[in-house]
Amino acid sequence: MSNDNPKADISNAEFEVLDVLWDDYPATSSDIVERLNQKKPWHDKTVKTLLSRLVKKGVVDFDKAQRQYLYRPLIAREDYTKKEASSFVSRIFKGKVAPLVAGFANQNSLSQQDVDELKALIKQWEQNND
Amino acid sequence: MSNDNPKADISNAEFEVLDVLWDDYPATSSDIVERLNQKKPWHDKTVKTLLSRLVKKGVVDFDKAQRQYLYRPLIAREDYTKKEASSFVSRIFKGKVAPLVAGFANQNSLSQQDVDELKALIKQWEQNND
DNA sequence: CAGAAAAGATTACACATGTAATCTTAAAAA
DNA sequence: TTTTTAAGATTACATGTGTAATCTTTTCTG
Repeated sequence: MSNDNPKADISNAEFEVLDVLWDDYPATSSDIVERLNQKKPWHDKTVKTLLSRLVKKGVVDFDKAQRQYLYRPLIAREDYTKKEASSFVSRIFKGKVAPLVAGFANQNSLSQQDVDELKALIKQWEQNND
Repeated sequence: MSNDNPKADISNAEFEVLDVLWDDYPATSSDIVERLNQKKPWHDKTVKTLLSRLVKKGVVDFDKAQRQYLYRPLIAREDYTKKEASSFVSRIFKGKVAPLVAGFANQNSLSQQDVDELKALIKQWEQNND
């Protein structure tokens, strides 16, 4: 049973760790703890546990450098977030993305920048699908 | 400690139950089991457990009708999905909705209809924010 | 009326998750 | 070299979750 295919289901806390690892890697656990602590006051032991779980799940790996480990993600952020988004939208909005965006609009959570980006995406889409 | 404010954190399985309840309510547990079984082969006892948990969490309530209960949601689907979407997008995309949509586009998961709906949303948004 | 059936309540139980504390071991410091 | 540290490994432990089975109670059914 190799680790070729990440057997994920990354928990929320695990995702936070992965998230800062994606920001810059390879990184030691201390690096990661430090970055996380900009935002959340997580105990160093907690972060280590989460790193180990990510390793066991096959989404993070490491190389030994003396006594520390240098961690790195085995999956790309883009790939992961794309899949999560798809499955979220399937679950909650029966796969349609527009209702999700509608909720944002309705909640005044859309900025001019968001709208500009959406327009650019649409223009691009239309060029590819005329 | 009243049940005024739903103390949610609705699990995935619980959400499935709530989802079919939203489709049509009030509904008995048998109604719900039947509707769920269109899609997933859940044991009737399982569904009852999930209903009880939803009641305990304050997101579903019921009225007694003879020996059965008539369940109904205490929160609106729109409200719930809006909040879930916000928190999902915050967690995964740092709050920006466009990258989520970009992932869909990039994955060829956008239909003409989605695009039409997005365009309508944008037009609407622009009318409100000129 | 007695027994069966069915609704809901209670109990079960393994695995996941958040959140560490303790144990081991190796490297750094004195 | 002995001692202290600090990294990672192992263990812990309460609560949540998926997935029911069993218990209680109340209505039908015969």
